[in-house]
Amino acid sequence: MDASPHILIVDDDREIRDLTGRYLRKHGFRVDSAADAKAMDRLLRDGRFDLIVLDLMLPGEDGLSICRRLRASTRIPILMLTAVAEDTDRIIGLEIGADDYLTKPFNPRELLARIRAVLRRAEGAGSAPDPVEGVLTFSGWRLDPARRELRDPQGVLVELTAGEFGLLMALVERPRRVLSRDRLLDLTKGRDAQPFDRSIDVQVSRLRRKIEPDPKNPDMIKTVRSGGYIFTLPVERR
Amino acid sequence: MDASPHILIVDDDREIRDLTGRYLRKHGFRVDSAADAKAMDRLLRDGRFDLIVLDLMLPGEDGLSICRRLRASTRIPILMLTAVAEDTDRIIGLEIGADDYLTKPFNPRELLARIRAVLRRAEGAGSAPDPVEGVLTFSGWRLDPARRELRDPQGVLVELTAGEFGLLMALVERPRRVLSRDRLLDLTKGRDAQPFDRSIDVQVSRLRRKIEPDPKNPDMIKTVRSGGYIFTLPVERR
DNA sequence: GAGTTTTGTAACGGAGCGTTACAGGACCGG
DNA sequence: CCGGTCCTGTAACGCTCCGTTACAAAACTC
Repeated sequence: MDASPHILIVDDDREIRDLTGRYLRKHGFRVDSAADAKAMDRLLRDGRFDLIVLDLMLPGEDGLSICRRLRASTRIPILMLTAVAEDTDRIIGLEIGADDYLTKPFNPRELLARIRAVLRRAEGAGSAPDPVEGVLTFSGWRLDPARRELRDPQGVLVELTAGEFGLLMALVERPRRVLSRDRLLDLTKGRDAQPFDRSIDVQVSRLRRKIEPDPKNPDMIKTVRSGGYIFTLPVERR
Repeated sequence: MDASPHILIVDDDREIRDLTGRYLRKHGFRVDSAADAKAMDRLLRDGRFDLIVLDLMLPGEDGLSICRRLRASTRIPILMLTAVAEDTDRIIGLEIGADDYLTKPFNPRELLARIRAVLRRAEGAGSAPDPVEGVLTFSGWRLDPARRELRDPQGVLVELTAGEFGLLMALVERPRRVLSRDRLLDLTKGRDAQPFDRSIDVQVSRLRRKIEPDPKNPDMIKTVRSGGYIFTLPVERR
């Protein structure tokens, strides 16, 4: 699991986009939204989404058409919204391939519950292993995501803070690749860098102090000047 | 459903609310209750419910009207209660969309049976498999949802309060992944967090005191700073 | 080698968390 | 309906973590 699930809301009603977006974000989702099919296509091109909340009534291309079109090319779960509780709409929506259905006005909590249900199902379909994968090892070290533990080659527990652990995970899951500070911030905190943001540097420094034999001449986590950081050791998944 | 089913009782008779509430809780449900439509709306706003037990005769807006209104916006199953065994009422109730019907005075066991039946039907429709069955085990511990009891590796019963049990269930049913406080609140109480809500922290603390060998250095329930909590042990379903 | 940019890290203070104490509410027997 | 007991949310305190800032060291440019 890279980060929290990413939801795309497609609705022409700005209030719905804003309120629902805020609500879902508050419950741990990443959310983007689009007012029409064109904006949606743009977002789909350069973002990965786990689920689309799609209004039936839209200016231009309507929800059913979009749904049909999306189904032709992808299996992203779709949750349809509609203003009217007409069975025919519901049936058409589900026949076309929507994964669930909700009529407006809706209780945000119900939307949340249905999104979770759909994601759970979709995940199960993809032969869901546990959300947290197995242990990662590198030259004798063992990094266990489930237990949130790091052990050195002697098997001794190395106490890491949550921030250090998250940073190490981000690096070890992408070994031998330069990761920019921006990317690392996104991976660990899910946020963008602010001007003069040095938090990653400081965390790297603290992490090195705990895992590098000689923190002054780091071996595992190397600095790439004006590039970022790179985890140099080969990593095995168990 | 996610954790134990959440029932909302709407009845102006306090005794019915208290007695049935207690009875249902004893059988593993989460229960809230409201004396009238207004109180019900308030609860529906910030709690998610799996079923509503709705009295026909209420001060203010009556049960039929409420039922009709609810059906317009949601599919939550409704079980109607009425003091009179009139067929016309029953028929109207069912036509309007109630899922089942019970006349007062009723035997709590019958209510329980009907609630279970309705939930089973609703669940089948929503194609959400209910994992509530079976004992959960982790490194020798046994957590039995049906009996609502926890036994340590020596087989000794560990006394948990309802809240502690619910929290442990929520964690153990989703092992090895980080659950936010929000999510845990939702799973255990079916409600949203309020600003500065620390109730989950306190419950976790109390739970650790009962199940962790060294509560100061928790092993089973770990904290993920600014993330939530994670149950670290692999869980087997029996 | 001087000047500039980038990085390392110490230090400070705010925020997140564990824990306790307490009070209101639920539950239970009378 | 009432009093006692148990349960649980809230407030408060102290500790740890981590983002920010500041300054020095290192790396790079010309």
